[in-house]
Order: sequence, then C-alpha cells, then structure tokens
Amino acid sequence: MPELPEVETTRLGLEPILRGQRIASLEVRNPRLRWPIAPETPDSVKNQRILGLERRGKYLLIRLERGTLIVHLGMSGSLRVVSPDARPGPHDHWDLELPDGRRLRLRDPRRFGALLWTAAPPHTHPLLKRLGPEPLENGFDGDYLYQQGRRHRIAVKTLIMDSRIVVGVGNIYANEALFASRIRPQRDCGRISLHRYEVLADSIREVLNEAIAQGGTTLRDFVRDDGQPGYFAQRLQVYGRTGEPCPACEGAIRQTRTGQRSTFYCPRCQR
DNA sequence: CCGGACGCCTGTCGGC
DNA sequence: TGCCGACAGGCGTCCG
Repeated sequence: MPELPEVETTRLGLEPILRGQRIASLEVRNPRLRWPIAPETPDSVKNQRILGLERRGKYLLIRLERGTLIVHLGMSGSLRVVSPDARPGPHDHWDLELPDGRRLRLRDPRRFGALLWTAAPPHTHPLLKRLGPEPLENGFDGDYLYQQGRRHRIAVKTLIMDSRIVVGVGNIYANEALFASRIRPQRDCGRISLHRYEVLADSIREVLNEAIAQGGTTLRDFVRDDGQPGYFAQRLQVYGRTGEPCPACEGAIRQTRTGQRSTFYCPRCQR
C-alpha cells in the first residue's frame, strides 16, 4: 500500500484543489471495500464544503463543515482528480463530484481501502483512536522507541510496523530504515540499545522525508493525484533487491520473512 | 494481556 | 502457450 509518504504525497497534491470546494455529490459505484461504504454516506456529505485535508498515519482525512470523510488506500488504492468526461474503469469505486464537474476518483483493484464518514472528531473513531505517534512530529524519538521495545518480545521490524507503536511505517520503509540504521530486522526489539534506537528513529524520519520529497514509491498501482508515479523506487537500497549487491558492502541482499511479510536486509551490514 | 496466523481481494509473475 | 501457486505497499480479527 501506500505508506505514509504516498498518503502525504496524495494529500499535498489534492489539498490545493479540494480546499474550499463544495461537494456536489458522492457517487458510489461499488460500496464493497474493506468495510462497506455506509448507504447514507452520500447524503451525509452532499453540498458540504471541504475545509481541508489532513493525514493521520495512513489515513487521509477530508474535513467537512460537518464531520469528516476518512479515506484509507489499502494495498492498491490511489486518488486522482479527473475531468468530467473521464470514464470510470472497473476498479474506480467512488467519485466525489465537484461543482465544476471534475471528480475526485478512487481506484483500488484489491478493495482493501475504506471510505468512512463520521460526525465525531476523527481521532475518536475506533480505527484511529489507538494509533501511536506520528513519526515526523514531536513525541517520536529513540527514547520512545526504546521504551516501547522493552515492553515487547517481537522482531524490531514488527515493532516499527505496528501502528499502535508508530504510524505510517509499512513494509518498504521499515526495511529501508532498518538498513539505514544497520539493524537486523529480525532482532528482538527488547535487545537493542538506546543509542541504536536513536539511530533508528532518525533513519525512519529521514527515509520518510526523502520519500515524500520524491513523491512516494511507485511499485505498480500507486500514482500521485496528477497521475504521475513517485520516484523513490529508484532510491530503494534493499527492498525488492534480493541477491543484488548491498550498496554499502557489495554482499548479496538476503530475503526472509518476518510475520507474513517479506524482509530484505544485508547480513553483513545489519546486526 | 501478548504474539502470531489468517483472511479479505485482484492482478501479476515465475516455473513447469 | 497455458495453468497454478506464490506473492503484493495493510490491518482487523481470531486463536492459543
């Protein structure tokens, strides 16, 4: 999926287009996403003005005069603004129609995404209320990660991919941040020094910031709001590079599994 | 409580 | 060429 940088890239692209616009209507062609789109959602948002776009972890929040649309892109979702005459494809599940006829269109082949409307403050929503700190904001640092690590007996990669610990770090950026900090992904999170967690927290921030600067990572589905791919794929050091030489030591990148997710690392550089 | 496995979906790719 | 299994950026739920 879109991880934090892809959602942030989408938010940055859409915000200037959508802010202040009125929603003419919400057209749902297929409500069967991760959770079914509630039948009353189109009525709830119709004619409302969009106050702004925010992001919490991998959730995109479309703030309305009354309530919030919570959008999640799942594994394969992307949002684009399309012209009035653009025909929807089979995986284009809903459109937010603007007064000038343009549409904010969701494409999501695997349908792991979500569209939820809530009248309450979004951070009180069941899906958002347990989320950990934003990695690019205050409250996330090496000391915090170290303290969290002591409370669990799991691989450090699993720790940093847990949204209750820290939001937004998915499989690509977990692998990349662990390579940058020279920590082996399967290492027990309770057996890592404070100093190494400080390096890891810095690496997570650097990798995410650099990915945002590159417009995110496009592997297959993800496109930015303007239809362009993100360019961070060219910067990936280990993700998807099984057998290729490590950028640091020239040894072969190894692939294993932690949890049910592919893990890429350099056995020589990462300990 | 915790940690690990399982599904949910569709598309693509590699091997035989 | 065609088929079939494995795998893919996430994450809530279930089970031991």
